[in-house]
Amino acid sequence: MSLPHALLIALIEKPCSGLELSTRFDRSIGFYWHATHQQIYRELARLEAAGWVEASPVKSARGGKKEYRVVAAGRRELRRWAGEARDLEPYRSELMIRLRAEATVGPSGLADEIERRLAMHRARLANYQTLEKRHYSKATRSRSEAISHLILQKGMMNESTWIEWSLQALRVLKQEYPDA
Amino acid sequence: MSLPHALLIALIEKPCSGLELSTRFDRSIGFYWHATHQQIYRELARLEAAGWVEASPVKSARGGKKEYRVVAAGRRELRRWAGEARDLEPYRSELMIRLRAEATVGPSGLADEIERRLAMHRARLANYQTLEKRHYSKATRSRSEAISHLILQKGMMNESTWIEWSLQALRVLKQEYPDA
DNA sequence: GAACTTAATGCAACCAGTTGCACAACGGAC
DNA sequence: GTCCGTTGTGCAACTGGTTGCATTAAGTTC
Repeated sequence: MSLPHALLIALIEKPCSGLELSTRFDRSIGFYWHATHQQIYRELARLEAAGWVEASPVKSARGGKKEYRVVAAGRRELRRWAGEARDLEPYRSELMIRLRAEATVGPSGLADEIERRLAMHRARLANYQTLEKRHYSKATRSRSEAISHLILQKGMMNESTWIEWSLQALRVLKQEYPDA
Repeated sequence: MSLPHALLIALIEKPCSGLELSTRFDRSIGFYWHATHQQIYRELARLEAAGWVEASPVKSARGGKKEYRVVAAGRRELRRWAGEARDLEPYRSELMIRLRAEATVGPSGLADEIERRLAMHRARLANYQTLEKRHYSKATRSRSEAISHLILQKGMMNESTWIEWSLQALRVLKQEYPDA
C-alpha cells in the first residue's frame, strides 16, 4: 500500500503535525491517494515505530501537538520503494458495472447519471488546465518540476478520456432501439 | 460497493455455482471489479440471506455444490441500484505516488518500471482490439450489445491513455538534467 | 480398495479504509 | 471565571478485500 510512503513524501517536502498533514494532503498527494485524518494519525504512529520518522512535541500549542520529520532511514525506504517492480493495479469502476446492469435489466436512469458526471469531469479538466497554465507554462524546468507536470498531465488525460467516452455513451443510451 | 450487484448481473446472465461464477467472473465483469472466490462465496451467502437469490443443491456433484439463481427481488434491486446518483470514485494510483517520490528523493529505477508497464498496456490494448473485431464489427446491434461495446471501448481508451502517457514519461525520465 | 487428484465450499485471521465519537487544551466572549 | 468554538490527537467498531488453510465428496489410478 502507498499511504506510508505518500506520507513520507509529504513530510520530506515539509515536516509538520498530523492535522496539518491531513489538510495539506487533500490538496496535493491526496489527489491520487486520498486518506482521512484517522488513517494519517494511525500511519504516523507506525512510521515512528518503524524508525522512518521522528516526532517532537510542539510546546505552547493546543492538544498534544507533535511535529514529524523524516529521518535518513525513511528516505532510504522511500527510494527503495519508488523503483520496485509491481503488478498493474486492477481497475475498479463501479460505473462500468452499472452500465452492464443497465444492459441486462433495461433502462434505469443511468443516462442522467452519466450526464451529471460529464459535467464534473469537465469542471475538473478546466481546473487542471488553469493549474497547468499557472505552474508549468515556462519551458525551462528542473527534473522534479517536469515530473510534477507529468502527474498533472495524467490527470488531464484521464478527465479528457472520461469526457470523450461519456459523450459516446450518451449517444448510445439515448438512441432509440426497437423494443425487445 | 459493487460486488453484490456485479454477482447479480452474472447470475442473471447464467445461473451457476460459486466456483463456476468465480471463474466466469474473471473473464468478464471481473475485468472492472475483481473478486476472489472467498469474497464470492461470502457474498453469495449474503445475497441469499437478503432474498435476492435462491440456491438449490446440485445432486451427483462433488462437494456440496449449489446452483444460485436470481429472483424477482434481486432484479428489482439491481435496476434500482443501476440508476442511483453517486459521487465520483476517487482515483487511486500508486504509480503517481511513486513518481512523486522519484521527484523528491531522486532517480530510483522508475523508468524501467514504466517501460515494463508500457509493454503490458500495449498487450492489453492489442487484446481488446482483437475482441472488438471479433464481437463488435457488424453495424446492426441491439441496445445491450452497444452497451457492452461501450464498456470495451472504455478499456481501450484507458490503455491508449496509459501508452501515450508512458511514452511522455519515459522522455522526461530519461532526459539529462544538470545535477542539483 | 487404497492412495491421489480435483471440484467445490468454506472458516479464520488479517489488513486497509471508513465512520462516529471522545477528549484534551487553548483562546475568546461576556 | 465559565461557557463555547477551535485545534489537535486519538480510540473503537465496522466493512470490504486478501491470504492461507481446512474440509468434503467425487472421480482416477494402480
